Amino acid sequence: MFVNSIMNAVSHPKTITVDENVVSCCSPLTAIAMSEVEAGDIAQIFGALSDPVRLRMLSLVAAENEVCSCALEEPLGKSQPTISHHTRILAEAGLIIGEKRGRWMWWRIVPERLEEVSRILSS
Amino acid sequence: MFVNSIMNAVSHPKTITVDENVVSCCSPLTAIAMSEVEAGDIAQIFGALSDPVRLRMLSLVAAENEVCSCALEEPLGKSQPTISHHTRILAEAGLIIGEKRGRWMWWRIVPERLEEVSRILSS
DNA sequence: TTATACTATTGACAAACATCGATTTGACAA
DNA sequence: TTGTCAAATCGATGTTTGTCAATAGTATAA
Repeated sequence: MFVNSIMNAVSHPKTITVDENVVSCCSPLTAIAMSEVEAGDIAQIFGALSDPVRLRMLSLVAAENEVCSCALEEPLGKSQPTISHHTRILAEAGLIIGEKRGRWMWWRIVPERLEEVSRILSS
Repeated sequence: MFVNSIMNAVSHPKTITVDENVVSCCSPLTAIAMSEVEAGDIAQIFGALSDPVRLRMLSLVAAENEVCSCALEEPLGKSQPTISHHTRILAEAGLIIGEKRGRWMWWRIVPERLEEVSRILSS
């Protein structure tokens, strides 16, 4: 550690190179340097999780087995178009899945997807 | 399940109420309905993870023990102010921690924080 | 002290995003 | 068919965000 800091003070830190030829989503962060495409894919998922309304929405859906879109407007305090917008983003990230029954849209959590995302952060 | 869908077709789905008096960060998603403040806190962390450049940055730091700010510009292909901007956001989210030694700024992963975030998604 | 080198901050700008009112689509009910 | 209701889409708007050039700050070297 101290040796390290001495070395750092002497020679200029080396640049790290990155292999762009890496496939697949969701390998652990620390495994290898992340490719640009993989980073983009994962960023989209975290982007879906980066809004307070969507997090509470996810929490509400997770608390029940299924939740109707119409049951989300009041607790979240948002308009119907806004709810529709957020459910869409969560669904596109694969975090929830929807099923239309009659006039109502029912949403469920996709647990495997949550686990998959969770594993990205756990080395 | 089928009974459920019948019920859904008959009576209008009930609204879910939320307890706002919940403290602390990072309890699992499914535990209880998430408060607005908690959602805001967690959203900030996921927001830090929602950018491809920051994810690759995190990956680069995680791959080494310590990485100098100056060693990030080239592999990420971003300007020095942009690198500084992103390291700041990751640091404010508690995901990395920096130490200035001489003229150089050295960054390390905060593994406990990553685990903490990981646990939010794993029921 | 003066010069040099790495990092942080500022200011500006374009792109992305959250939000809502208005409208359209799709499904049941009369 | 016509009316009604829930969800999706559209259009507009204000805000947030990623980016960089220019500048300021700070630590070493001469």
